[in-house]
Amino acid sequence: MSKDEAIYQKILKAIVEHQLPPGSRLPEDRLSEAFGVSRTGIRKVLQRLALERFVVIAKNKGAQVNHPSEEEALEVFDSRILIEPQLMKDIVKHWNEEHAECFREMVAEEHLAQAEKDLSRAIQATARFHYELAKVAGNNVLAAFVEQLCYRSSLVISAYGTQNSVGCDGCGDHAQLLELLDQGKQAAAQKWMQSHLQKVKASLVLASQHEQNIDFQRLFSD
Amino acid sequence: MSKDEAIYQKILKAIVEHQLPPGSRLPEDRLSEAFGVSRTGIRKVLQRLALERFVVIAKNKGAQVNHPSEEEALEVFDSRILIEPQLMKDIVKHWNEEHAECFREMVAEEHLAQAEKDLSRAIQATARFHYELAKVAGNNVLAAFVEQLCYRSSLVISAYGTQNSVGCDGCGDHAQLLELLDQGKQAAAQKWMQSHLQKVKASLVLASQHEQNIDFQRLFSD
DNA sequence: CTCGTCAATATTGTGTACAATAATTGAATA
DNA sequence: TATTCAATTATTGTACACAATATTGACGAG
Repeated sequence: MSKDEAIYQKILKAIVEHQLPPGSRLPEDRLSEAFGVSRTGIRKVLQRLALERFVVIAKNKGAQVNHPSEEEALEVFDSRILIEPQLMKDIVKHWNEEHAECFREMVAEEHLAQAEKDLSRAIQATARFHYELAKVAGNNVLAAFVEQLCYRSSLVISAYGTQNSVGCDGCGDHAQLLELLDQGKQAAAQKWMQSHLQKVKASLVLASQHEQNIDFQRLFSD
Repeated sequence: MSKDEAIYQKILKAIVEHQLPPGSRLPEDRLSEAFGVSRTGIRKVLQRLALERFVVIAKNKGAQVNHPSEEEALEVFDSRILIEPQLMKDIVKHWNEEHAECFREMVAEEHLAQAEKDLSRAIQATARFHYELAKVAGNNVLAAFVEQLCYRSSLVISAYGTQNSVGCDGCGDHAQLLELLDQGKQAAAQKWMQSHLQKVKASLVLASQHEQNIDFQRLFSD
């Protein structure tokens, strides 16, 4: 793996695992000394993260972790609801013993991280289950998009999720899906996925005030 | 529009309009003098284009216009076939007089460009019809992805398309879809879109030899 | 005491220089 | 004559320096 790629992975990991909450500033020189490279290398990574919507870069003001709007939050999940269930047809077609075992391990890892209350690992494991599943369908273009959507979902949950958004319905449930896949029940799997994503979407709390422009007038008017 | 953005648009336009065929090299210093900025600015743009798969950057070998693999070519269209028909539901919901007029103008522009045999304009107009339509559905996240897929489709057609891939079935046909939308026939519109994209996909010729290793032996053997 | 202006500081934007790497060409040798 | 090796050239990778801009704090006038 190239050096840039390694830095990219580390920063992305910190964002999706909620180590860097939405709104966090990412000053170039601070990062450059942290990673031991010049600002040039950091800028490249930040620009990539910006294109993928994980950070926003304002001219002459630098990068900060994106705080997705309510609109964007819903759109990310709507996108997943539109795409991921559709993939089930091809997933069932390609499904085999090897997959079954591999994904059961992933679910176990989810459980473990949950049990140990290791939020970071739990978030990663949950997202990973979804995008690895997407890869099974065999369309790399779509899989890459779904992977991005899964990471963005983690960011959305960081901004709008409740404490149980991460695992609550997600955890035990993924095992249910594997059952359906083992039995080749395509329609049921499709339906399950749709309902699963809708539940997570519904768990978002969108009443939170936007930090970009808080109404201080109203906030301190008592 | 920022200067980078302008440069990005110009290069992307040149790629999707087949002015820069797949495989073309894009040396940084040549571009930097062409646009009157330093290599720094060009590099930023090239990296963006690389992330979006319009160019590929090989370490110490620079950027060149992507020559999509056959696999990727099919996946791009399969992705569109999966997504675009699904958007029809929301498109019909939001459809109004204003849209109808706007899109009819676009179709007219398509016809015009076709009639004048202006390949560049025709390609742009055809792609634009699709991604503007996607925007009507109201999900910006998906719309951005569809827009990217449309541009990538232009690149695929540049690599594998026949002469009539661009307009042939695409041209007159788009007007048919508008008819269906005006009448609010969601199911028919959905079906039409699916069939339309499948036809374009089917028009690709995937036997083409890859330019990366041309057989000069055979090429000059007469 | 308050408001506005101005300077100081911190941060990013951009260009350039040098190092590193890959492709090409030409020469030397078998 | 073919093949390998070395040198040249072209191109990108990285770091750094300086310019541009935004933010913050201080100072002075009203």
